[in-house]
Amino acid sequence: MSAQRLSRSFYTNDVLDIAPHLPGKFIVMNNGHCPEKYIITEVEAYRGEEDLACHASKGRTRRNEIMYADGGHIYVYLIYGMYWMLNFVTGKNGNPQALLIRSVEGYNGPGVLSRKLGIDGSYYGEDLVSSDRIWIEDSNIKGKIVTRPRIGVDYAGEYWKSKPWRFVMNLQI
DNA sequence: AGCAAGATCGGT
DNA sequence: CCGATCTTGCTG
Repeated sequence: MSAQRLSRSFYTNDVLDIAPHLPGKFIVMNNGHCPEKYIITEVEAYRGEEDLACHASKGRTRRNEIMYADGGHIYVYLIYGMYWMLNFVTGKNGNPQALLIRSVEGYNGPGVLSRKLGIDGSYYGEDLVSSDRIWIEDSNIKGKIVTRPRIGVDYAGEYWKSKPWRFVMNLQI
């Protein structure tokens, strides 16, 4: 049985239902030769306009427009003028949610992993369901998921800052 | 048009 | 702790 690319129905669920299932799966980068697979180990959920840590908290803008699309699209943005943040849009059309991919095995930190994988602004809006250069595959990797507060969201206030919406997998190898 | 802040990171 | 580096969104 071969590896299975995740389909639309996986991504259109609520971000908090998907988040614990994404660590352990593969990000597949197809460079045109031999596709490279990276195990996702840490993600962070951003959920709707009410979530003051979410980029959609101030409504639709040019930057966050893709968050309002159906789940399965990619949302990337540049932070501090240097680092591309890779996010997977989740939920149904009109419901702005996304999962920040915080680390993959071997590369800790969202800025570092994007640089290593070659993620940049050209991936904005890319569809993980149909793209020929990036997609997600299921795996049999097992691990224990622990939740923690999100990082770097002090600006959102104590209530949203304290939500345990960071999901970390400790790989059992 | 100008400005402050930012879902970060690596070096002191 | 601090600087790098530039886009974004808010103010006027």
